[in-house]
Amino acid sequence: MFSIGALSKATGVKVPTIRYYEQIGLLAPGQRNAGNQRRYDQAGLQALQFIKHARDLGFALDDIRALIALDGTARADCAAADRIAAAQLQTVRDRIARLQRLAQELERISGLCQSGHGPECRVLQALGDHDQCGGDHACDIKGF
Amino acid sequence: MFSIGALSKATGVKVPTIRYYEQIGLLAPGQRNAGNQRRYDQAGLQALQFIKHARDLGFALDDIRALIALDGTARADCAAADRIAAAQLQTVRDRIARLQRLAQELERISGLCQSGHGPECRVLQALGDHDQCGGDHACDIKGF
DNA sequence: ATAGGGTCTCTAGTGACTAGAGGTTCAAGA
DNA sequence: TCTTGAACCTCTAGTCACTAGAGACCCTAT
Repeated sequence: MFSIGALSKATGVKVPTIRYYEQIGLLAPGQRNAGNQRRYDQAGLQALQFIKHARDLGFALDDIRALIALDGTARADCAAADRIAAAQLQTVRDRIARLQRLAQELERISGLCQSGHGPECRVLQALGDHDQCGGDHACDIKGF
Repeated sequence: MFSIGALSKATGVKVPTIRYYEQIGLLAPGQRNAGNQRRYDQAGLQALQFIKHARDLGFALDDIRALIALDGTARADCAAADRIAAAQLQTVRDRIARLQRLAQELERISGLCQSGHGPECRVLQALGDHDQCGGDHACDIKGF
């Protein structure tokens, strides 16, 4: 049996985060000792490791909730799990593409400082004027 | 003179977002008409375009605040602007690298469904077990 | 004059935590 | 056995960058 601190060390998930996961119903509330402190067993450890790994892979907590629900069902739902993973892969690929366009544009802007010595800052000018750049970098901020 | 709605259309920044920028002091509060509605001139339009473009490039609002402050100063601070831009470029590059590792791992996991037909879902297994993957994908969620 | 759309302020909600207050419990050393 | 200090408890509020909604006011066209 682990305390919450031991579980935290074992998984790399911070103590308040573990409590938060329990609070939102992602991690099942387990046993308590006589003094009302949380005590975890091997199953609790594995559950948290699953969540941690999925979070590291960028899955949203709602996705993880869905994956956990699937885990208890028949193997037919492996396809469902795969769909969630595939959707996450697509999201990550889209983000990479968007960030690559951003990096290009930032490289261009950042280069202007060395080359320009006029009275005005070209970096600031470039930032202010969207027309100066290729114009096709992402304008949807949420996608980060 | 534009109304807030016209400014919104011209820049692609939503109306509540414009008010939010004003509220947090990012966009200077401009004039009002007799009925207390906001009215913007060319300078207001340019200021918002600057913010929008910088946001699209992934700059945090605090960075943008710093850039705006620089805009009013001597040209010597072009170097400061460039430092902010360069830092942002580095951030974007780091994110790309991290996301590429994630995509690799997700590709591996997603492939397991086709190949495995055992009684248990290998996708879920792979998600639960960090040891199964290369082990070096990012474990810092914040970097997204 | 009225209808509708746009605008105003204000509060609260989002996701995924993180920080702090103020109190309780546990484990190790004297 | 006592004490000390670390770890634990609950609860509230803060983070970032918005977004949504309520309820009221204003502006323009018919």
